[in-house]
Amino acid sequence: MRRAHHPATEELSLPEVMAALSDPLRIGLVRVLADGAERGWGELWAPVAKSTLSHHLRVLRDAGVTRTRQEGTRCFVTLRRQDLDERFPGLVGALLEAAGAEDVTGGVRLAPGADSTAARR
Amino acid sequence: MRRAHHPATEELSLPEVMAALSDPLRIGLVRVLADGAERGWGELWAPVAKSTLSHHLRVLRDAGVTRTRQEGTRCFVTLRRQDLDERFPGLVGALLEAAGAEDVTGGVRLAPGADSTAARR
DNA sequence: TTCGTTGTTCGTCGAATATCGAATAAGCTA
DNA sequence: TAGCTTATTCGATATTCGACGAACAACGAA
Repeated sequence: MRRAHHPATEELSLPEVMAALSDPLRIGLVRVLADGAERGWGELWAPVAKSTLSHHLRVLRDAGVTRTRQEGTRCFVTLRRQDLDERFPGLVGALLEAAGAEDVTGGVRLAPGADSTAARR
Repeated sequence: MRRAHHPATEELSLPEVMAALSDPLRIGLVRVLADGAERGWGELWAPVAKSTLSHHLRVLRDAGVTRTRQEGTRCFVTLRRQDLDERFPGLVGALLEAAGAEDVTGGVRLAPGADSTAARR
């Protein structure tokens, strides 16, 4: 597992961020992360193969929408809300509001059984 | 030239609108239209073949971002700002602000010589 | 060291996208 | 009617994207 790349705040590209946020599944992931809590990979459930979920998380990470932290063999994902708001004020907020109104989830939800103890400890 | 389809306000899809707004050239078109003025097709210049420009305008139109009005053999394009703001409050504003700050144009600009008299008449 | 767990990466597929030039259709104009 | 202008559509390519299963790498545990 190679160390993931995270673009700096100044490197965020508007078209790239928009593209990352144009997929229902990825919008669903952002919504799940919108409360600011750090979520374990295993907590994030989507109706796709895990390689596909990994792909979508990578697209979000590469665009600078999320940050991935590794802890042993697990990783934890957060929304880079502050960075995004700094570069693109209001964009994420408007997206979340619209996605809430339309109920765009992409089938993403928090895995029922998964624990997020590491994030709380 | 077939009559173009325009989705109703209630039919606008967030992922589709986001996708339409994830291309630099299309962001540039939206910026040029952002003042609310109706622009003639010939006024919209971009560094691509006219068939490609037509394609991008179609993507925006199909997503409900712009409206095309035909007058004889010409057509005029407007931004559906009100419809978009109603469905996705703040989204277009945030996009325009961010695009302005980043100076995303996609190479789009108003054609120097082109007239927009029909729109003013 | 040998497993088991956990994400990532790879190879592949079909669908969608971006691009161009040529052909076309629709409406003016001569 | 015959041409001209204007934008769309078509056909061809090249690229990207989303999806899957399989293989892999990294780490902790037995």
